[in-house]
Amino acid sequence: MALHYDEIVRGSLAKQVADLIRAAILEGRLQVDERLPTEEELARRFGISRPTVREALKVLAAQNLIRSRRGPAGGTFVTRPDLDAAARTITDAATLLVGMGRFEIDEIVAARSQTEALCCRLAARNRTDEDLDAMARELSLQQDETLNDEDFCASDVRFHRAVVQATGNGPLQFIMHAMIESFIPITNMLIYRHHERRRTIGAHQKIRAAIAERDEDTAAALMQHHVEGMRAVLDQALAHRRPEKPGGETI
Amino acid sequence: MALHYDEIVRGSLAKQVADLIRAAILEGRLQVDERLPTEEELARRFGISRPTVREALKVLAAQNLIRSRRGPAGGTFVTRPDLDAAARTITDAATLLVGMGRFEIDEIVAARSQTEALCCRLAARNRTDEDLDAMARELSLQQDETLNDEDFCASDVRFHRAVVQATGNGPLQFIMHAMIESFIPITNMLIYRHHERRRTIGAHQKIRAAIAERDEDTAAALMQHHVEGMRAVLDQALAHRRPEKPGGETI
DNA sequence: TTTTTATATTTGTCAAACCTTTTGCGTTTT
DNA sequence: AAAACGCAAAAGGTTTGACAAATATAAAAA
Repeated sequence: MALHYDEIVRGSLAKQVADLIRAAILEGRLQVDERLPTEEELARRFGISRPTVREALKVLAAQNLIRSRRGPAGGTFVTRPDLDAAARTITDAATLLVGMGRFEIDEIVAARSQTEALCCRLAARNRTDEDLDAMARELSLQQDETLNDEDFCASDVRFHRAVVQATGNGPLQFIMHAMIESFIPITNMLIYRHHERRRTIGAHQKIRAAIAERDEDTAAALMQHHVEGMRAVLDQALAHRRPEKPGGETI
Repeated sequence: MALHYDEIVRGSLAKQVADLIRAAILEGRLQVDERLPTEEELARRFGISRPTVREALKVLAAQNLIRSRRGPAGGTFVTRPDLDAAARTITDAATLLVGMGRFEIDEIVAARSQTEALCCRLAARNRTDEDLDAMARELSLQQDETLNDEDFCASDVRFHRAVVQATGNGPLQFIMHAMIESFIPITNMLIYRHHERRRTIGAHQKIRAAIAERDEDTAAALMQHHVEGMRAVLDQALAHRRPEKPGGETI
């Protein structure tokens, strides 16, 4: 008997259908905002049942490729690729890896210090006044002594994002945002040391000043030093942290 | 009447359940390789039906958080965060954005030239002999005149990946792989100009030599020049390309 | 002891219905 | 005539119950 290896199914029906539709979207055979057939219609055309179609659509929706609305004018539509949504996707992926300890602290610090120094250079070249304002806003926020730790950390992240934003480079922003945000869980470990705030604010101020002066070298060096200064504090924080085993009720 | 805004449901049941389980995984309440209850059991506990549970699980499976197997020892398991899988996820997201023209060519070239130059510096510092061998393998492959365009392009990508690999920095590799791979569709546009091959190979050889000599500055400068050399060719290629409107049968 | 066969378990798929939300139209009211 | 109201149709969201397929484990046969 002749074996038809082509017919060997690759994964479940839902996965196959999802792959088909995804390919259609990626190759442009389905235009942005175009409406797909109804779920019932898709089920008919693919020769599968509606629940299976829905599983496939859920997969694509999870990848931000489609969105669904109810109602007569509803249906399933191809989603325009959204920068924020994509950034969130890769941030989640990176956060997961970081959270599960797939990276060493040293690696993370090195990657951040190098890439953020690079961003400082580009920011010094391409910054606008709006970018400087955005940094200044976070700085004034951080100087508020009554700010709780969580908000301070959030503002810290926004400051670093503002520097990246000032590069004016979309692809770089895309990648750096994931880099910065995925390391929040790590940096959260050190915001509880109060005296670090002053040092952080001081570093931020100097960095902003250098970017304002369009002084690439200084800005890059400051950022590198600032980020690498985290390393020692992080090591210390890690040493003190108990490897807690949460025993709360699970699913 | 007191309004309970908290009770406003956020999305479908399937989404809520997916979010719950995702949170449980991310917070470590579900350990890696731990087995979730059966779909039937989950349906019972959440008070929803099995197809709905399955939709939720499909979403998580699409995010590489869980995997499922049939059979007595089967079930749904928490997946260990996989570097490759995560890299593929963010590569797909980036490729989508690039393919849909959300970034300018100039931005892409600038981002690549800057970040890859940075990688060259780190590669010059941290490379191993194995890294050099990996680059050499691709170089000898590229020198084969009979190599078709597709394979040449693939080898080109692998060379750049090898440089990133040589940095020895996991987070950086993670991010740069997405950067490099998502621009394949773009670089594909220029591999059809045959005389570019020699220039590309020459640049690659010099970059590898500089990394071998641990000469940071030269390696970085070479890479920057190499990548920026793409810009002119890309502009030309873009001008020649017709904005095709594929009218093939769709779903 | 090895191979085969049963069997139980769990995911994968299906079918048919009902529920919920949204839209659009027609009617009523102002 | 315009605005408000209500109803019906359309589409995704959910449920129920069943069957199919895969697969590990145990039992049976060679």
